[in-house]
Amino acid sequence: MNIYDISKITGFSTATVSRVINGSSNVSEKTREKVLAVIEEYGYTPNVFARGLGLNTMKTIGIMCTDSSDRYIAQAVYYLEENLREQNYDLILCCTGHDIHVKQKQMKLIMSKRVDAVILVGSSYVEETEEMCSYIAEAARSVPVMLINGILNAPNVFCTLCDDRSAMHDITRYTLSTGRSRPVYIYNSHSYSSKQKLAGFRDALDACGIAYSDDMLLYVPSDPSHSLLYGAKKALEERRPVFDCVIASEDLLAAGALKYAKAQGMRIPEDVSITGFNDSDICECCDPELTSVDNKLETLCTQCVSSLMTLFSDRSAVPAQTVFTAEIKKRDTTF
Amino acid sequence: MNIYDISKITGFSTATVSRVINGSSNVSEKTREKVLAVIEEYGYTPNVFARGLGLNTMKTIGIMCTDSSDRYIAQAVYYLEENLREQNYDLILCCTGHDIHVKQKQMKLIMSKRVDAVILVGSSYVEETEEMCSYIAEAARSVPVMLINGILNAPNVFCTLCDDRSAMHDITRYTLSTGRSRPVYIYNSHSYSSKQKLAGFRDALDACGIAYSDDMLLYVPSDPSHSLLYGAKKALEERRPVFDCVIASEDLLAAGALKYAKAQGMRIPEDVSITGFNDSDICECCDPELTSVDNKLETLCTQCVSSLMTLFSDRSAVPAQTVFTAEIKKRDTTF
DNA sequence: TTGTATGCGTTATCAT
DNA sequence: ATGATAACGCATACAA
Repeated sequence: MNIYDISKITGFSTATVSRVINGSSNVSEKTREKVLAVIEEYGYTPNVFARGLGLNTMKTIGIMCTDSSDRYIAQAVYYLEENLREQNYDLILCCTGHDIHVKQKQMKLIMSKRVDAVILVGSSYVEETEEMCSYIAEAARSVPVMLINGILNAPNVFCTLCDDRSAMHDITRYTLSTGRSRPVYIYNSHSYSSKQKLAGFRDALDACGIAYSDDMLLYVPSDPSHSLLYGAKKALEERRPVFDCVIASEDLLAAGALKYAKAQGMRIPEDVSITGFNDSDICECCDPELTSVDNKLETLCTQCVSSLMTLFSDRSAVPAQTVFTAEIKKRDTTF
Repeated sequence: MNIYDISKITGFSTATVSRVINGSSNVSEKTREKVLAVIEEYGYTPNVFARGLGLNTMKTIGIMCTDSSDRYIAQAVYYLEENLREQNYDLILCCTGHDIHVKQKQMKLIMSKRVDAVILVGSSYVEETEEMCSYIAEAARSVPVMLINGILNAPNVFCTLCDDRSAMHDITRYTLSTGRSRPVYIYNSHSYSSKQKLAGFRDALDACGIAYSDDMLLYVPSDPSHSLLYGAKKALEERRPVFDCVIASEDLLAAGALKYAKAQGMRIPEDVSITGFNDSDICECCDPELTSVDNKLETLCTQCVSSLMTLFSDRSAVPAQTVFTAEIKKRDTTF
């Protein structure tokens, strides 16, 4: 069943049928009804390939992320899907992991699908050097590239993010303000966002007049054979740092620290306070419940799609960067 | 840049260029190299629409789920993406929620994209009546439909699942075998899988000679304004049932029950044992860590894609149902 | 081994 | 308001 069939059955030309399908105004009401009735009756659906071929678009957005099963990313994908579908866009999903070569390859692949735009979720697409990001800038020459949670300066690349640096500054400072002086900062990534957070941590130290020392930093290498939570716990067990508060760059790490602290017989938050980041549902599972940072992911995603739609309709009005402010969610691991 | 350009530049016909692109054997090595070199040099990529138009396929699979941010589903999507991409298939993601009308509408939409198959993630696509599932059977007339974690009897629908009923039977029976006699079964869904689990719970009761009573059941209505964990806790606070063990149909519910039990001053597992379901990373966050059921999601997804590939290449050899067995993961909320 | 010609199903342009 | 027809870019049957 194609447009020719409908044309034959209704007695109108394919042009008219096409006009009806696409809601063109230059069709008489009578004709429209007749054609619509036949389309309905025969359950005809336009062939998207043929349409795509002519229009060179298929109303599809490519979403790239490192790992869609990650809590934060899964949430982002969900919000993006919701917003895009509302605008009648489909999304094709592509998980790349952290390897730059895979990222490049997948970007090429996704571009070859003639997507109308690419959304990069997570700051791990902001690499060490500008050159490593050149494949993104390259893609941006064909279609808009939206970056969620990172900054990349290139034409046609638009960033929507939360100010992680000041968020981490705020929560660290808040913790230190409750009489703490020996922080441990625990983290597991070197992405753009992670660096921002670390910078925020150091900002807070400076602001509170506490001398920074490398000993304060605890890096948790990722290991596919066990969870991040376990990794954090293990790292603490091995290093056994002295601390009266733990600032984590991610909730699961904080949960691991909490587990360690409790095993050591420390009282929380009396002996040690602990903070997470992302305000995921992990926070509620912990005992005591975890203080964390809500980095407004839903807002980010909604804004990102909204910017994209603006971009499609009206090239002018979209800022290269849109930055939101996070919010501290106080629970029971801090005073 | 299209195939005609490459044809002109190389001096070969479009047919030959096409043959090179598609790896046809009937091309001389010399020609192949020459064409490949030009393709590389000019960065030519075949137009997928034109290709799709001719072949009527775009190597794309539609994935439907109720909510891709749900931990279990997000995990499934990740595994599916991984396996599909390995086979050079793209996936377009579509979240439907639980409303049957939305499901139908989205299915229509996804079918209109001419996907090569549809994968339904989660048993919420198995509705009360057969008639409500007719839109799925209808879709299956055009392309294979794979169902993960549910059973639907229809031509061209293939189910891959875990035996939730006996899994729930096993873990309940295990709990009861440690001297418990007053269980509370806590659940939050009426999906196919949920019903199976409930049946398994009752099987275990029968097997242990414990009389079933409706009081044992605690339903937690879903409420977007708060988490499932909180919902479970609240439901227990309101009903205040007497129990010495809690069997939950999902980890978050168990986490809520745990929170409630601890707040009541109950010792775990001495006074009350608690079990979850899904073996998510929530289990490790809890204190004490949650005993749960590993329902082999990765295996399910891998098998599902593998079946699909078999289906594409060789219609014969795929069973309508493929059932795996779950595994109890003992942790610290049970003896 | 290579080339020619045609179909795939739309949309858009230009007539009428 | 409607119709005829040319793109769109590829794969492939058939010819050479």
